[in-house]
Amino acid sequence: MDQTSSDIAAAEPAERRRLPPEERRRQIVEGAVTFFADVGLEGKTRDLAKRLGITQSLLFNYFVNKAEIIEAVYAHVYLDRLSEDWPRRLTDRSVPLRDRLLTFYTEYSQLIFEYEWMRIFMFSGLAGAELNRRYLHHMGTVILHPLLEEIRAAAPAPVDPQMEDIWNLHGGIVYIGIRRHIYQVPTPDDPSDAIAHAVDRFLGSFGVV
Amino acid sequence: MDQTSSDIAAAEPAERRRLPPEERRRQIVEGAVTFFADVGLEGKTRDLAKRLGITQSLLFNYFVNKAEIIEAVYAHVYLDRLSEDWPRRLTDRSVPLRDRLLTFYTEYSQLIFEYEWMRIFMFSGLAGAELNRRYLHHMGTVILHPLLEEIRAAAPAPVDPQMEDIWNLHGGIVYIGIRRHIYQVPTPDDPSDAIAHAVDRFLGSFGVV
DNA sequence: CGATTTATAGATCATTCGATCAATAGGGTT
DNA sequence: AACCCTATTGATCGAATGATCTATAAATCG
Repeated sequence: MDQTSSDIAAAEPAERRRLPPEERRRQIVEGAVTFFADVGLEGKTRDLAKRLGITQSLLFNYFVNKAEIIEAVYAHVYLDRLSEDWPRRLTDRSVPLRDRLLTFYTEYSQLIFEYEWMRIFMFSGLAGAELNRRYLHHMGTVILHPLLEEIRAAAPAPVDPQMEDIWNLHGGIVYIGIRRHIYQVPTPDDPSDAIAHAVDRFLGSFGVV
Repeated sequence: MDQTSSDIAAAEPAERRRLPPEERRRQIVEGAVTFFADVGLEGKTRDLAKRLGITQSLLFNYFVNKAEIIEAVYAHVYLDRLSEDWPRRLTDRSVPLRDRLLTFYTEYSQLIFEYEWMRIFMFSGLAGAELNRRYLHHMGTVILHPLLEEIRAAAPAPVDPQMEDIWNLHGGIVYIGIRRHIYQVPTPDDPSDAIAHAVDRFLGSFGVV
């Protein structure tokens, strides 16, 4: 048996703080994002609650079950992360192709090099989530395919890049984030140089200056 | 959330067959490899047993606990998968560099494009296993760094490739396997062409024919 | 064939997990 | 201050999980 109420020095007095439901919900979702990014989607609701400093039962006052918490995590992580006007900016031929590519991957890398995004994307992918297929399909049709056409338009006659070549460029860059956040091995603090070199090699091999 | 389709091969009268311990253990390990590759390292021992057509208790007659089963899975998946003489073959300058690279990635891709290997590597990486860091460190020092020196030796003066460039080549190729086995999106049935193109672009950009 | 060995199954235990529900208390209103 | 609403807690339930232990039966040997 524990000793009861003998001391005030109990680490956490567990002060009960009453928050507006809106704010509490937001706090839970944000906490859940980093929690599930850390431990995986099979993380336990009790551990999540402890990390948030609330009781486990309170979670089910805001979400009917654990699956709904994870849905909220997905929504928070994925929603509005792909800028709507990337297709336009990538095909704006008043800007040099190299510049378009560099600005795209500079901005996009801020997304994929984010700890929470990368890990939750990988966890959900391994879980077989349809989400990932939809995301990659969107990526292919809305961003990478237009990019392919831009490169074809800029490349001299003989060479003819394919989608798989674009995926190769893309994968080489994404892999930096995988090494950093999944395997947790050292990577350059600032991947800008690596990205620029990859883009330049890619364009150069297709004869695009 | 839960993966369904745990077993389709049910309807077995569960005939009790007595196997030599050696053989039973091997059967369990091989079954555990595909099982954990499918559902992740948090897969339940009862589901594993059901897939194997044995009782759950029998598992603990061969392994003291679940962690030891996963250890055996790691050993089975990782052991002796990196050929010992790759460093030698990659630095054998009597063979054109392009040929060395192509044969290496052709053979290496048979490893990383294997369903079980790729998924268990990703699961264990997400779980923070030291294994993955050791593997990648080994990859870097024993294979990719020598490769960097070969390219430096073959490249004309001004260009000077860095390790991060080699990782970029490597990641672009590995990413095919990630798309196929983790995200489960369509990839070329035979990645040889994509690999050859990636290698040729890479070498070409460093002025190596 | 009968006896012995031991691989295997079945029952079960102690925790842990997601989820429920009644009791409690924070904080705004009057 | 007294009151009310409801956000929050604490206790608890039933199912699931890793692991243990004993009974059973398949193969081997004399």
